[in-house]
Amino acid sequence: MVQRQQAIDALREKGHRLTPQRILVLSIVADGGGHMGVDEVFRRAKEAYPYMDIATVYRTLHLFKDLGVVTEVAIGDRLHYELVDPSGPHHHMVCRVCNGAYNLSPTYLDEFRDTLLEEFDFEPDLEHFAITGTCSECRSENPGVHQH
Amino acid sequence: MVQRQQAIDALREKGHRLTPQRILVLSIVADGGGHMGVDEVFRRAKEAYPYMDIATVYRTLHLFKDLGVVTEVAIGDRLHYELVDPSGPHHHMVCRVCNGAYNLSPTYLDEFRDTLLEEFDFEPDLEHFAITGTCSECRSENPGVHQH
DNA sequence: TACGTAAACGCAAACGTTTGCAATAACCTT
DNA sequence: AAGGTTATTGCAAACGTTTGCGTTTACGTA
Repeated sequence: MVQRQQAIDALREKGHRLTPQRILVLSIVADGGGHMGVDEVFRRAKEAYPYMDIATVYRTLHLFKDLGVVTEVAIGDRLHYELVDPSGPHHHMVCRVCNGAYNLSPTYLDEFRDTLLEEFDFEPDLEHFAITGTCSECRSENPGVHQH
Repeated sequence: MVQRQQAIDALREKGHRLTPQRILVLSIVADGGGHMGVDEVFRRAKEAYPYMDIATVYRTLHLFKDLGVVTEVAIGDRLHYELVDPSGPHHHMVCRVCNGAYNLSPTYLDEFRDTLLEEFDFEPDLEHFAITGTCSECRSENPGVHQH
């Protein structure tokens, strides 16, 4: 998995140490497929290495996020993590009815960013952020649901 | 203050009870001027009424938010509250360098919402949400700062 | 390969927030 | 105005997350 080697390189380059715990967390997030909650990462890590501490999981995920190795996405008021998408960064649309997550190309927000920059000289952090809302399926199943 | 009576009416209409604690929290948020953190609301409430409990503050603010009386805005990973703006809803731009908050008319996001609806049939909750970024002043003071 | 240093760890305590529960009190009915 | 019902409260415990600290360990240097 090429992703993993890139992550390890990113660690070494910035002078961080390559510990078994970090490798373990990285493998878990990489193998998880989609976004993973901290609790699930911790649970799997503890299966593989019983001394694993939840604080280490948090510290490791934050480090990976700072290094640009994983992406943090807020799903229903809890943070989830996933490997950065090799096909480029993307946003998430999270349905607040079914909690389903959909990817969204950043192009849809480019215009908004440009407007904010021109109009207010404000540079928004729009790298990875989740937009809450109601997805197509839940909208049709439950027509009465609107925000508020 | 007309705002306050509207809030009280909203309570009664939905069958909620008008307790001294709720009136107190409402006054504090109303008099606060801008966004207030939970801890500040609690501190002031306890000055006025020493039995006040932090859980009551949280429950009251959440209730007010559900009733549309106050607006919740995330400032640097903590939630702040303010009375709904009588001049209409607005978004916030929060600078992650100085934590300053600026109001933003929702018109700037209308186009984005329309695109999401047309393209994905996804209805985003954009009522009140904070956009993190770097404000004009901090950008000029600290030109090296960019996201990631 | 062995050593020294500083980063990272595990543990425990603290933080901000939420929840369960018994006691209280707001409000409807009479 | 008094009583009954039930939402709301205060308290305490639990939750998810962060932080402080002494110990361990990864890794550069000799």
